[in-house]
Amino acid sequence: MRLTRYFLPVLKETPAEAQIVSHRLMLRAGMVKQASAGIYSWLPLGYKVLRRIEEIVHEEQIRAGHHPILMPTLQSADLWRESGRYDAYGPEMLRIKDRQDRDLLFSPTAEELVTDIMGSNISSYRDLPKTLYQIQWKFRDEIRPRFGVMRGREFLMKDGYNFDLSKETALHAYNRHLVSYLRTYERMGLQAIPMRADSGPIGGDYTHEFLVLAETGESEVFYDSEITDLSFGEREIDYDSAEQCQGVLEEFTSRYARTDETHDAALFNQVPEERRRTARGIEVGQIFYFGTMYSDKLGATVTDQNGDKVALHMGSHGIGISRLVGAIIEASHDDKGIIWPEGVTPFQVAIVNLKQGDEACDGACESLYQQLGKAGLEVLYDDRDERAGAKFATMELIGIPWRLTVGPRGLKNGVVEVTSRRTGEAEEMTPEAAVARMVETYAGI
RNA sequence: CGGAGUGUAGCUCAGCUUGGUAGAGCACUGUCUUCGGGAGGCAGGGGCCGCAGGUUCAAAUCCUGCCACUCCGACCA
Repeated sequence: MRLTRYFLPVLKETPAEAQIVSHRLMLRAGMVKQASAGIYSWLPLGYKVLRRIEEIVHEEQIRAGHHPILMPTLQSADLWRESGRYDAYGPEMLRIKDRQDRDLLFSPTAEELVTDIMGSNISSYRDLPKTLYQIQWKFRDEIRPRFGVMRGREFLMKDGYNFDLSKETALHAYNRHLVSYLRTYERMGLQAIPMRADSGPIGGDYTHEFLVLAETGESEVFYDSEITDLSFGEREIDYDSAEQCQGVLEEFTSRYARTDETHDAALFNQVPEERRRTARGIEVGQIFYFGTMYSDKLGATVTDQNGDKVALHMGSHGIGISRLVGAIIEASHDDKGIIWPEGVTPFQVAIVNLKQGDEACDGACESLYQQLGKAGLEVLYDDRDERAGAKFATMELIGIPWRLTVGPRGLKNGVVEVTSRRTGEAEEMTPEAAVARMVETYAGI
């Protein structure tokens, strides 16, 4: 993308309404524009990151054997009355009437609808297990939206639902989700720690929240520092293997890690003192097993091996997609701007032409732009007639991980500069070597 | 919902106390110089001063009501 043709409304000054760094940077980098309290328009750069995160989540869900679907944002109140949540949910649920005076609601989550879909379409234990998920906009009329996309009223969430014959297999689904989430977050360059959580209005006994440590996190967290040494890494896992999933769950949840909701001081004090940590965290996902709570109420059953009708065992699992954009920035920025992890960056490489209009510089940039594009990389080419400082500042603000700097001085020696956004280190090499370096850097991401 | 604030140019803000026909910096347009880390000069464009009432010869400024947004608290992916 040539910057002169792109829509990138960056701001030099910090908008007054933004309190936390991710919100400020998202506004300054022209990623979002607030439409009203807790509701945002996603501009090209922000939308690109959002889609990239979505893509990773889809890939990892499908890898784990889950099936993507798309349910409506507006749902009839009827199913919610059956489950009892139409009254239980409170004013956080946005209720709407259509022209026939029928009660509708803007879905804050979708247990009812997905249970209805599954329950009315399967009848035998042979149809199980199944896991459906969607990535869809949700609305929760928060009392106080804040922190930009981190606590919006409208937000994009991946919500998944597993349907199993027994508690035992449903717990395998629970574990499988935990494993798949670990992998998902790592691909985004995040360390998200599973912590024992409170089940809240969805209910159920088994639940973990995934938290990214960050100073601006809304939850206070307590953990054994050993947990931060764990990483899922490149390991191969068979998602169908109950043993393997269980093993990973045990590895990642055996050390103390809880939010303030479930914190147990006595238990925490059994952790050796030098490993006890208190910090703040951003919740970026949560998994639940809640048994037959919804299937009982909505009559979602199958016939088992013995010919008996049994209610489906269920769990639900969420990843806050739009929140992740903010969380990643909270976890990865400096005083100049955002530093995108390579896995989610909107553009993989920036080209800065130091002397726009100079034949040699323009030609070299053009050639780099073409070659990188052919290699499948997304490039943002700063072809503005601007001063070098302004170009560097823009690319640093919007966080492109790698910058190729092309100027007359370097070209005289046949080299361009390759600069890492993260370390600031620059290396001179030929344009050909720079292309090869970028291709190599992104291979496998 | 309780408490505290703020609405003036695209952005950051001054002006309001003590009413007199709207300001700065950045951004934008034209032009000249400059050009390897957010340059400078000259010339320009841009405002129902959140909305509606009221007081007054006169309201951004005073009064009343409303709306929007932000912050602190309870709530949440």
